[in-house]
Amino acid sequence: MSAGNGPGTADIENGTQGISVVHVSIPNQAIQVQPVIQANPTVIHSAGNYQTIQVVRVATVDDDLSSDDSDAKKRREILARRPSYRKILNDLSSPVNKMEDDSNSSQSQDGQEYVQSGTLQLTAHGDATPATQGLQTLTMTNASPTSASNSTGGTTIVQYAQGPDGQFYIPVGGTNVQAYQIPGSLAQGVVMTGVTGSPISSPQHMSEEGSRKRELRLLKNREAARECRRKKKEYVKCLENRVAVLENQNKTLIEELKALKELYCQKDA
DNA sequence: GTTATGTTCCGTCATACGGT
DNA sequence: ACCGTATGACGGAACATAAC
Repeated sequence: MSAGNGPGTADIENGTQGISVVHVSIPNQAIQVQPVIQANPTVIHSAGNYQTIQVVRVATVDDDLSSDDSDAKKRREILARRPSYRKILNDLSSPVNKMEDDSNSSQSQDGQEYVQSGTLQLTAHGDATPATQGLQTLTMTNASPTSASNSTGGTTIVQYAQGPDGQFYIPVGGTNVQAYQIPGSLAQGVVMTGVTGSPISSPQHMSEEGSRKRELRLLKNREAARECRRKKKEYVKCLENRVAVLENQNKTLIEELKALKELYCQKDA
């Protein structure tokens, strides 16, 4: 079974114990990446099959091992002010800074396409069953096994069920099911209710709510970190490609200049 | 085979940033 | 102002390689 919705598609497989597996795929889209001048000194080198980037921090007079805490804080403050990749890409995609050569296309020189992250839109599939029945599973590929989520070999599985009221229900423990209202995307504006839909108010439930929220936050942050690293890798690759292109251009221009000089000298003589 | 060292990947935390 | 997202920093685990 498969269903398309907007830019992505979703496939649902029947799993065991009434659990369905939803495979969500997002189409590759062009992403423009353009060179920037790094604010921090960067060393790029190759080690075997790996390309490594090391950000080198230059020691300053202020550096003092005896005041680790304040220094760490200072360092963090300085480093935190580095522009984000998103900001860099936004700035660079403006017409003024648009570069003309091919290295900016959606395909890098090694033929790899960039994948732009987008908003996942989930649609309700099948019949609208009560929350306590028909658990479904959202499978996130490229995920690694963690304690926070039910994962198997590069796949994170989030079990949920959608009730007729549009709320997503995530099972707690064995039989208990709590409701998350997830408007638009997977987990924005989490509203928790009990199985009956009545608000949770007891201290125990409050702590459960807290830990549940934390789990959700960690899960999302985990995914965000993964995505961020992927983007960073692509960004670095793009910079390396750009370096190669510019080096070639430089070489060509030097040779051209040389030839013109020789021509000029011959004419002069 | 064991130990030391280096590299990569991942999860988590803190916080800047951007949207509403 | 508040909230969600993106990202740098940090520490740990796993693996690779070199030196002994």
